[in-house]
Amino acid sequence: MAWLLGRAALRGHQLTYQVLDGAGLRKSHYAVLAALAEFGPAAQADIGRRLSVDRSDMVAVLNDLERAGYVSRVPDPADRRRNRVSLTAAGQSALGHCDRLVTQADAALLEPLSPAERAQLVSLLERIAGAGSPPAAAQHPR
Amino acid sequence: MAWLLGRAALRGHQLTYQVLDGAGLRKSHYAVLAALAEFGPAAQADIGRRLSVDRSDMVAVLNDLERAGYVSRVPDPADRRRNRVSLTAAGQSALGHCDRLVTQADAALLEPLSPAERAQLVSLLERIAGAGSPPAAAQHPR
DNA sequence: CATATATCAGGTGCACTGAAATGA
DNA sequence: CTCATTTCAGTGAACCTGATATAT
Repeated sequence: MAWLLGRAALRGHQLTYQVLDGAGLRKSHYAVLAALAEFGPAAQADIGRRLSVDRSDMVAVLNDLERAGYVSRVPDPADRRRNRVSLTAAGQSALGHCDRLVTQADAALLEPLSPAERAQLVSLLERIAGAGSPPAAAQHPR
Repeated sequence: MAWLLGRAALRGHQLTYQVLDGAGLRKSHYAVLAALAEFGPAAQADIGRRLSVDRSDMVAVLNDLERAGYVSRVPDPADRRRNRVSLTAAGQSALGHCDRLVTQADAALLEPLSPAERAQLVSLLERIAGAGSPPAAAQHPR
């Protein structure tokens, strides 16, 4: 069972990786952009908790996104330990582009399933995936 | 979608990894043992194709299993490029043990789902996972 | 004092690629 | 010569741990 689940996830990863590769991004980059768009600016520890992305990896992901001009990191004056991470205009634009790409990958992955079956699969996966759920923007791209 | 699938797979991986770690094995080791039990001795390229395990990784996995005494590698007299890989008695015993462990992990993963929902999930995953399906032994442990 | 944040350094399992040696 | 099998060397992304400096 876990083997089958892993195989399906690998296929989804490959499809997603391929489309995002053209934009120079990877899954974590996209997830962070989507989380910022949905929940607004946040400290990077909060984003990491929301997405179940490790604090250490968040640093590297935000370094990439900041270098690309997609996010800005500003020290929070109210709590100077925190970085307030915000989506830039370029980041919003990149997110819109990636949403379309990821939608294509998802469509290819779910192609064998009817719409009702896709919804059922999502529902079942959410129940076994535990607390860490994806941002809604990753499921309802604009 | 691919994100959610990856999260669920990660949870399954962690649960399976934990129980197999006590036996000194990992998922690929278990998959190879299960494939040998179900389909009988085979060349390692064939096992790799069956499980969608890379040819290079098969070498390392079989090195481990051979060192543990769970499989034997014998040059195939009919085609001396091939290694005929067979399950030893110790390998069968280890597989039986791991089957019980993996069954526990799967039960923990699928705990939120009813039996009918579990069957539905397997069916949906099989349809999107593509050609590479797991050996039946990994789903119907003895 | 204890706790939380951000960062850095590093390790490990996993999927994959390229090249070499051997044999069909 | 072409193709298949096995093996080795190495890369890259993902997940995770521990330690440190700084601030609450």
